[in-house]
Order: sequence, then structure tokens, then C-alpha cells
Amino acid sequence: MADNDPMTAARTSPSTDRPQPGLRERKKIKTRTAIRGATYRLIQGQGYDATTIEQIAELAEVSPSTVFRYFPTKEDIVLTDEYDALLVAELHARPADEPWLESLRYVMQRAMHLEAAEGPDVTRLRARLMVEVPAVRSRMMESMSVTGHLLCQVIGERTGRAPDSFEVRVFAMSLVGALMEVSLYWAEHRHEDDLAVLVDRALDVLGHGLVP
Amino acid sequence: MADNDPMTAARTSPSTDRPQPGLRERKKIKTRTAIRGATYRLIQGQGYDATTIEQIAELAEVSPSTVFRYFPTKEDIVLTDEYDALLVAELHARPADEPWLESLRYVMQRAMHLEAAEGPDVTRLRARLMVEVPAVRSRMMESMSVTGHLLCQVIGERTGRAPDSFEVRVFAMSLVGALMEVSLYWAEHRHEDDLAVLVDRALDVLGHGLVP
DNA sequence: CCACCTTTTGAGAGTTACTCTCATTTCATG
DNA sequence: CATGAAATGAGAGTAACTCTCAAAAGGTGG
Repeated sequence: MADNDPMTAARTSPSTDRPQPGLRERKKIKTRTAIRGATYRLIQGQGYDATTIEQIAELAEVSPSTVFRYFPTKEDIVLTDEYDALLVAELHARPADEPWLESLRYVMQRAMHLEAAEGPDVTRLRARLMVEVPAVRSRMMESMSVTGHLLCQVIGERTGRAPDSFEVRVFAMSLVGALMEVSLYWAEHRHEDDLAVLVDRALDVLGHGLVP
Repeated sequence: MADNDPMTAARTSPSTDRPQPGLRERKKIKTRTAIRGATYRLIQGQGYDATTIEQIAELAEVSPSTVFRYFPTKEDIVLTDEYDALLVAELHARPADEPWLESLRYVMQRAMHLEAAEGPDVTRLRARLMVEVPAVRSRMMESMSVTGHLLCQVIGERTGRAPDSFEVRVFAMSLVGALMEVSLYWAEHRHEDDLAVLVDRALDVLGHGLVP
């Protein structure tokens, strides 16, 4: 009752579980991957809106019910991949005397590498969908907001403020907005810029204000 | 063909059209108001999710079709009220030698007064729904992003940068994120703080960074 | 290897937001 | 008042979810 999402284990598994935890778990990961793969292929071919859950289910060779069991919404199939916890942990692990923005800079670069590891096609498709499909953009924003709130904890510690203080929360959310725009800008400019450099420049804007 | 939305005139009318432009236009405004009013009452009574378009239509004494003609989505019934153009214009009208953040500060306070004029109940209901209903929050964020992009023009002029430059866009979006969080914080704290003061403090964070 | 229990899956029915079309009604105008 | 344009209503259709329940598959003790 507390957990009716069969993927809880698989989702948080980029780092956990070395020993293969039985056929069941392996199958779940395969199913999840199959649904994702089918979705990507269909969207590449016919676009996001034209792709229905039924088509995805058929191509992934599962029932529509199963698709919904693995992903609560259509947008989540495209987006979800939670490095949040991992990143927050890394941020925690940074030396406490490192300037706060530098820690953030470092962790952001790490995040980029993780995302890039999934393949450039996936990264670009995501960014493109963020620009073109409002629902995907919204879902992404929600997801980043959650990350932002996780970040509040660390920001609070580093800056000596309460993690739920107004200023910390506002700063975290402005960071989220900034990073969101980075992705959009990058996608709109056909991925010509180096994403890592853009992230860096965005952090500069946040750190020094707009007019230095 | 270019405009199948009957409300284009009414929506942008907080300041236009002194002479009553005929029975037709007046009826449209009445219908729009009726739908809004019905929606607010139903949501107050039974919550957002439990309120269906059909119920809204019935209470407003129109057909469901008409509801959709006036508002593209359910969330828009609650949220839409576009002061964007007005605010951007006011921002333009500020003296060019005024510090840029001060102009923004002034205009934001004006915006608050406009919103407050609709009545405290409506303002609070909106803020509450933003916290409680993800779809409403998302729609709000989208709406504010649009405003943010409008703002880019002015920000560009004032700071001597291209309005579509990366830095300007990032700053605008971080502003949007910050203001979003202001609303959420305000609603989460049961509207106890003075919203205007919170906006001011948020602008401070953006201006000076988090640790002054 | 079998039987038992738990987890996962599939099938199907139901809800609701939203879209499209077309006939009817309602306003504006000469 | 007649004629054209705009707004409305009715209805059918789509697709993303949700819920329920029975069947299937995996894990486990004997």
C-alpha cells in the first residue's frame, strides 16, 4: 500500500545494487527500458502528440496498463531520470570551505556528464521536446523545482541560513529558472553551444547579477 | 480564421474601450465573468479536481462548448488575467536613468495592486491552487515565462544588451523563478506576510546575490 | 519438483478534459 | 425587416489517465 510503484528500486539504481537482484528486478528494468525506447522511436518518427500510449505499449510489447504502471504520465516517459539525490549528495561532499557557487558549478558539470552518458540523441530529443511541447516543459520545470527544494538544504548549510528561509528558497528557485532557460536556449540554438559553458555563464549571471 | 477566440477583445480590456461597444461585447464579458464566478464558487466548495467543466457550465448557465470557447483549459479559467502588456508598457515608461532594478521594483508593486483589485479572495484562492494543484502551478509558470520573454526586450534596452542574448534571457527566467517562489512561499505561509515586502526581498536576492 | 504465496501483468470498463462539426440562435446593419 | 456575421449548443469522437479483478509469472519452503 505504501508503495505501489514497481519501479522504485530500478529508478534509484544508477549506483545501487551490484548483485543482480533476481529475474524479477531484471525484467522490470528491461520493461522500463523497452517502454522508453519505444517512446523515443515513435516520437522521433511521428512527433510527440501523434504518439499515443497505445502505440507505445504495442511497440514495447506490453499492455497500456503496464505503461501507466511504470510511468505516471506520458511526459514522464521522456523525462524522468533522477540524478537529484546523487547530485545533492555530491554537493554535500564538496569541501565546506569551497566557495558555494564553485561547488554548485562543479556539481552542475558532473550532472551534465551523467546526462550526456545516456547518449547525445536522447539529450537532444529531450531538449527539443522541452521547447516544442508545453506539457513536457512544464513537467521538466516541476521536476527541477523538486530538485531546487532539495538544494535548499545544502544552500542553507553553506550560507548559514535556515534551509526553508525565504531568501534561500527564492535563490534556489531563481537558479532553477536560470537552468531551465539554459536548456531552452541551448535547444533553440540547435545545440550549437557547449552546454557546459552555458551553465557556467548562467551561474555567473546568478552570482554577479546581470550588469557586472 | 486568424482569430476564433471570441474573447480577444474582452481579455485585453482592463484599460480599453470606454464607449460600450454594443450588446454583443457586453454579453461576452458577462459570460466570461459568469464562468469565472461559477468556477471560483465550485472550487471553494468542493476543490479543484472535483469540479468538472460540466458543473461549471451548468452553474454559469452556458453549454460546455462555450466554456471551452472562452477558456482553452480548465486552469486558464482560474488564472488568466493578462496585465503583461500593461506592465511592460509601464516599465518602458520609467525614466531611463532610473536604476534598472528600481524600475522593476516599482512595476512589480503596481502589478500587485492590480491583482489585489480583483479582491483578496480571488488572489488567495489562486495562490492556494498554485500550491495544491500541479496543473495550475504549471500553467502559471508558463504564463510567467511568457511575461519573462516580454521583459527581455526592456531588460536588453536598459542594460545595453541584445534582448535575445543568453545573459538577458537567463536573468529574466531567474526572475520568473524567483517571483514564482514568492507566490508559493506566501501561500504556504497562509498569506501572513505582506506580499509587496516579499517581492521586494526577492528582488534584493536577485540584485545582490544570496550572501551580501 | 511441487505447492503456496506474492508480485506483476493484462483486460476492460469508466471518467474527464478537450476537439471538431454542423445546425440553430442571436446580434448588427443597410 | 431582410441579410450576413458571429456566438451558441448539441453531439460525436479522442486520448490520457484511473480502478478493479482475474490470470500469469517469479520466489520459496518442503
